[in-house]
Amino acid sequence: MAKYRHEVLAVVLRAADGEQARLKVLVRRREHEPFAGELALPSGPVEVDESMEDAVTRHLASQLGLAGLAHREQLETYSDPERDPFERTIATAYLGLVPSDAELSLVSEAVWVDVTDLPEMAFDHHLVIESALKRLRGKFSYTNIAFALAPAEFTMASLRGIYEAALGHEVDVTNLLRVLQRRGQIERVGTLAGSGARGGRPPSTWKFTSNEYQVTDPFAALGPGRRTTV
Amino acid sequence: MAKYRHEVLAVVLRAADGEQARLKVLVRRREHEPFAGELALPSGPVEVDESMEDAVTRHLASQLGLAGLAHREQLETYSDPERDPFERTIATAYLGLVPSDAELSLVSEAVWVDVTDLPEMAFDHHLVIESALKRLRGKFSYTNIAFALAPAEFTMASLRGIYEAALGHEVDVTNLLRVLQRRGQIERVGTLAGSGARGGRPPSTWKFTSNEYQVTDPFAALGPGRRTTV
DNA sequence: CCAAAAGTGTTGTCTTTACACCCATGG
DNA sequence: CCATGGGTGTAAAGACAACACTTTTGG
Repeated sequence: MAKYRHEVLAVVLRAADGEQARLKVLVRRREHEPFAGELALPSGPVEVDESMEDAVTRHLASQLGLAGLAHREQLETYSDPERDPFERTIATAYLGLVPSDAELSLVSEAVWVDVTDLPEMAFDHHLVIESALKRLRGKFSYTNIAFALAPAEFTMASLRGIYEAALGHEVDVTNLLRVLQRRGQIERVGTLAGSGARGGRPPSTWKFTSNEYQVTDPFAALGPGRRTTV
Repeated sequence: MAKYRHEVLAVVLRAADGEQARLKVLVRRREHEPFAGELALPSGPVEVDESMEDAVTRHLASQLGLAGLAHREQLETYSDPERDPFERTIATAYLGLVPSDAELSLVSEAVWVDVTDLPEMAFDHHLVIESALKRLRGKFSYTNIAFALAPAEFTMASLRGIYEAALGHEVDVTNLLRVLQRRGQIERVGTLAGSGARGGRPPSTWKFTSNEYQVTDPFAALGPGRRTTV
């Protein structure tokens, strides 16, 4: 039938906390040619009787021992005939997000790489990651997608770190709080976290009101008025 | 190698002018099983040595005699194993836009169908069209994509019709003009069009400042301030 | 008491909608 | 001169960024 392979590619992201939160992407070192020994995104073929979504889940589990993405969505499909020098391969990329408090038991080949300092990568995987980051950045602005990177409960300071890591620029905590409150994305949890290392007022903890992906700020320009309830 | 087909699907849209502009999608009647005799989106296989973009262009030209899309972009890739009852097929959908003043010489099998009143369609093509419309609606709000549906020169009234057809709701001409002017999307052409059938002041004509797809109103929430030029 | 961090109040700017009003033309 | 549509002016509402100010902790 077809004379080429169709595979899925996964761009799995995670926010590693620390002084300044960093966004990490999950890659593994290739064992076989082409590009043996180089870093590449997890990938694998789609079987005749499975959807691409099932294939992504299956390959992530079998290759890296990863289960339980908080969010998964399809990205572009890459079809340049030259993208795989070994055999013609069409690849559909997926974005996967892992909460920062998830307990993972990955195989030893798995490597988390900082997205701000990507190494050389096999195939066009560099492009794929860039594209995934661009998509993620957009969604941070008008959806509640941060729930899929944030832990179940968090302080505004740590959430700020996640936003900064994902967006790639500074974010004002004050305004972040108010934007998310206005959109109904977050709510206060009663408890207080401990004070920081150098003292200071203890922060309250927050959680996302929903763990379902939602567009909370749909594009409105030229929209039918929101004032006059139709 | 693979045990299934990979094809491209095209959702080609056009604004048919008239009293009220209508958005039309290009379909054709299938000759072969499955779904012989039913309406379906133009589609076809991807060859080993061509990209999917080339395949879309090729199939549109050979099947329907269509050339010269003003805009083309990739949509989702559909991989449900059950979506083609005959043989397993993965399909990548593309959105194509045709300006309303384009001269077309389509083959007789081609049919333009109003998107607000879609007939029964083969496979999951109904879903594909819905998804394409959703994407188009979003882009009308924050990009200059209307240039690809509008004629080279137009009056604000006729552009309003295109916006209403694409967005599916009423649009205030006054505000449309100002939004597009502020974003630098349109500019006035000197000439005046003739008055309408029942008299009235003759409208001036306008054109898009660019015929390249551009994001003119990127999402800004939580963005790095636009005031302080970094 | 002071530094540090959290959280609140306030202000100014920009975008968008709604709608009143003026302008130019055909009949 | 009046109906018909084109076009401009303007006000009100909302969203956002910036930043000063208050609160609560550790040392």
